[in-house]
Amino acid sequence: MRKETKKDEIKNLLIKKGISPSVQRLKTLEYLYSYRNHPSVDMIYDSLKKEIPTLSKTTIYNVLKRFIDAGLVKEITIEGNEVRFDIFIEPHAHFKCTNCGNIFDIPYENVAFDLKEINGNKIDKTEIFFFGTCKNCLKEN
Amino acid sequence: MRKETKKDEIKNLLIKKGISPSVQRLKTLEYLYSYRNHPSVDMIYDSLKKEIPTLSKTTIYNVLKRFIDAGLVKEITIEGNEVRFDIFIEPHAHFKCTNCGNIFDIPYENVAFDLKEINGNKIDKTEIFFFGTCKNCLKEN
DNA sequence: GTATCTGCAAAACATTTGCAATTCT
DNA sequence: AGAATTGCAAATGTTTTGCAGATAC
Repeated sequence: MRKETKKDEIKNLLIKKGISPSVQRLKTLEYLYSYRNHPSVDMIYDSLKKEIPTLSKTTIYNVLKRFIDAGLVKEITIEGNEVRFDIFIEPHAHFKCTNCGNIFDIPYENVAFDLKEINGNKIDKTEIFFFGTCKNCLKEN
Repeated sequence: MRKETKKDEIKNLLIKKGISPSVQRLKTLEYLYSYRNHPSVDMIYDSLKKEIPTLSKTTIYNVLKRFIDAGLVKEITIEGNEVRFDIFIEPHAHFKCTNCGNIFDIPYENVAFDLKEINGNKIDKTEIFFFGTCKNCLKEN
């Protein structure tokens, strides 16, 4: 039995979730897993368009919506009108560098934050966004 | 010397910031101070339109942009495409009730959260959003 | 009377919807 | 064939831009 490749893993993940693994879906999920860059619809579209010239932006919207419904992907809104997408792993915070624009994951352990209730309000979900200058950009000055 | 009314206060605040107090600007700032409801552009527009029938949505956009530049107002993006506006007071977190849709302020003291640095990245600003069921909605069940 | 400010109309984007063509089984 | 999927074109919704007329100092 041969070793399971990353591509196989992703394909099996889709099948396990009951989503048939079309090329568009496979490539979108591969993109999310390999870049881990919290992309916008356009970022995914521009990248995959090179491999799939007939690709439509509508399809990216369709695929992402399907992934969100299946719990594979999470929609995040960090700033303004740009909706971004994130593969679903354990909950984490985000750091956006205002200099280079990159968005980094910050494990929750590092922010010591796990409230279930505040001021009498029941908390289901917490989103934490940090804005500032990232390690790399600090180095360059 | 007569007592300064809330309207005067708001007018003087604008003047102090070097913003001439047009009716549209005064009413917009009054709206933000009296409702404290983190409104969208449309919410402000619909409300002020009643008092100022000639009002244009463009003007609300202009006014808010001016306020943001002057540091009077902060733009927040909680979910999806809805950009919301908040008068600038001391930093605080937000709680959005997924049942009634209301957004509440949560003082930072209550979340014990004031990081200046994380994982080597310099933090300038932190945004915290809680989602869940608010006190009032919990009571009704 | 010159600067600023307002608001209309059009443009620019992002996202959604309806539907016909394509693909998969 | 029948069901699901893709992708085009048009619709919708939000924000921005250009500009002419109104207003303020």
